[in-house]
Amino acid sequence: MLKLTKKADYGLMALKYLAEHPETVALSAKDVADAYGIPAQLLAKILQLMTKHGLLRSHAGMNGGYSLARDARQISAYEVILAIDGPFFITSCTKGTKSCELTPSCTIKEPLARVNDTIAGVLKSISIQDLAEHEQPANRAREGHGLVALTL
Amino acid sequence: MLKLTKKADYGLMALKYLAEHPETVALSAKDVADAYGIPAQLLAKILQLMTKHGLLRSHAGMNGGYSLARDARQISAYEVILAIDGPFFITSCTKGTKSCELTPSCTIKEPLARVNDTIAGVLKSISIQDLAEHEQPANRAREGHGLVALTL
DNA sequence: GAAATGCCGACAGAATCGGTCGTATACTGA
DNA sequence: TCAGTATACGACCGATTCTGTCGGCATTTC
Ligand code: FES
Ligand code: FES
Repeated sequence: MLKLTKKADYGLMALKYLAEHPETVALSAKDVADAYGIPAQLLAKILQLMTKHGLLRSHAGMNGGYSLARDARQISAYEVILAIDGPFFITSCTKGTKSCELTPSCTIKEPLARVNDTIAGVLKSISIQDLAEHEQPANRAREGHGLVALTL
Repeated sequence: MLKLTKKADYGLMALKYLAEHPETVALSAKDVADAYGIPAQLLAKILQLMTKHGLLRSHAGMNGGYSLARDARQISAYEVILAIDGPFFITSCTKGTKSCELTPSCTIKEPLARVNDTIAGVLKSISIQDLAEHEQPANRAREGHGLVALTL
């Protein structure tokens, strides 16, 4: 539990790969799939999803493929996960669309919602760029969002 | 994705319920199940799991049931989730027991492991007591673990 | 000894996930 | 224009996981 789906993982890997190859105009789904050894057709669908959510730009035809729609610094892991797996809540009851049948009795939900927000905040603070440069992250403190406050 | 299983939710609810009724010596699984309208047999198994992990004390026989093994303040949400759903990793590849087949190619895992730790830290900082007292959590800062550092 | 309770394993139904296939569509370049 | 390469999209299926149920047994109280 509390783990990324493989699809989200693939999606992040693909974006990271694109971020690492800024010189190329576009990379096809197959290129990326081959690079990591993941199912090409599955990755294709994932890339399409991200395209639909505005994270990627696609281009059909020969020498077509995908490219980042924005700077790698401006795409957060949160957005990727959101695009691929949809909205997520740590509470099992979705609360947004259709609340759980035992919503009135369960008072667990509310405090956990705050945990949920914290996690979302962490994920939002991570950009594709951060993933691409996997050098030693010892003393990085740029942009000030390296610290997440959790006032429970 | 990234959501608690219903079982973990139930488990937290049950512990919270026990924490709210410190006067009673023990509450049966059925008592708690009825209080929240959750399947009694399922909850029973969950309580047993938590007992096995040392979070609860059980007592068979008439007027038996469960009671907290420790003070509500000393039981973290992390422990509960761990006891019920087992160890969790945000990366889809478990990495501990049997690493994913594409471990060498995937460099996503390592940065995400740090996110994983952060989330675990947040969960560890939340006690059953915190859940039980769902008053306005405006100005609580006790014990100094209300702040989680995330140095990505 | 009977009733209430916890303990444990097996199992079935449902939902979700991972992955494949087929087909339609769009673009490129010769 | 036409062939080739690539995305777009929906249907589908097998595997896994999750949720919940059942049955039998052990333990304690009355
Ligand atoms: S389980 Fe649905 S409100 Fe908590
Ligand atoms: S998917 Fe297994 S190592 Fe990243």
